[in-house]
Amino acid sequence: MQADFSGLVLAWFDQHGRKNLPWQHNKSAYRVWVSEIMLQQTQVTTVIPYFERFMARFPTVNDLATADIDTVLSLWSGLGYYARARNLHKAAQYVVEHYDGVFPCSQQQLESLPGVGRSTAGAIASLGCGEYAAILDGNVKRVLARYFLVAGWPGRTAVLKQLWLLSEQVTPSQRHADFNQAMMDLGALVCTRSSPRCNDCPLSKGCGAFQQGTQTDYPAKKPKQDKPVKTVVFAIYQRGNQVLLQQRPAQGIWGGLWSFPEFESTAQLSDTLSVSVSNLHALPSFRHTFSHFHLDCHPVLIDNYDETSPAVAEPSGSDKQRWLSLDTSPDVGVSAATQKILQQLKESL
DNA sequence: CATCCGTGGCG
DNA sequence: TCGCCAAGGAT
Repeated sequence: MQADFSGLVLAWFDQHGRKNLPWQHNKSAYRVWVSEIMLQQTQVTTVIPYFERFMARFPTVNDLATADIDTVLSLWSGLGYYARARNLHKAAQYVVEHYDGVFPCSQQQLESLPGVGRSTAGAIASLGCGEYAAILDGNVKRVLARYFLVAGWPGRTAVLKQLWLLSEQVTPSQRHADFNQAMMDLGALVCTRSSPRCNDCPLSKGCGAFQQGTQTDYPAKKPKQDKPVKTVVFAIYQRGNQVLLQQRPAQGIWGGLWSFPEFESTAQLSDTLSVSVSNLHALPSFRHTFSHFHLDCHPVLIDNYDETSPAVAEPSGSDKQRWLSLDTSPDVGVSAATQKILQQLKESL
């Protein structure tokens, strides 16, 4: 039964699996690790250019460990979930310190690294090190839930536990790395969330959901929660071709990135500047949506700001500030929203 | 166990 | 235009 499952998957992989992704060349535990972190909740096509730039800048774990965190975040800018980059940097320093720069390969050592959970550890161990390990990412969850008719939302512990058990049972002792890659490829290319291509699937014959015609019911959807809407005014202090940025706290949204000083409203901003609201130069507003809330952003340009005029902002004490030139790309981390505004400014000035 | 943490693409 | 969510992990 299990041998049949993995045999069909491996045969499909030999013909249709992905074998030329960037992290599949010059394979090493380090490269696979970086790719796996980038691929968390992020699609392959999005990751590829980031991976190439990252590896060109940090060819070895030692290069990453000795780099400045601002540099690391600058190469992560736009990719999202910035804790991944901060954890990557910390883990690199840990590997250099405790493993003499040799990336570890045991599941347990991998899982103890910040940002590496059970599935990512399994992927690195298997794909990067040749160590036997099972994985359970979103693709594998979808394939298994459909094939074995696993009901319930995988966010629930009992469902997750059941899926892990199935993954372990289905993973063959031989060619486990190819099998794991195959399961992810199958989930990404064939057993897709909506309109799966069951005619091209090697598992369709034994697939419970296919037999029932209920493919899209598995895995069960996360119970929906409506996203609150927040509002922010970005104060864009401009001086020549420079704008003022300040570093955000390490914790919370956009942690460690550099962003514009924030105000709750244009009224609060005009109070701070001691000018009337009508003198503020509003730029186009836009909505930025996060995983758990909407943020309506209202950028306001303060042209030719003079440092001798009233207080720049209020920030909470330790926040660092710096003037950023619009002519060069930032050498610090900036969010997609900040990047969008910077791009607008560059075009209008 | 629920919430927090980004972004871009797609139907 | 808008909801949904993709190679998850930390708290």
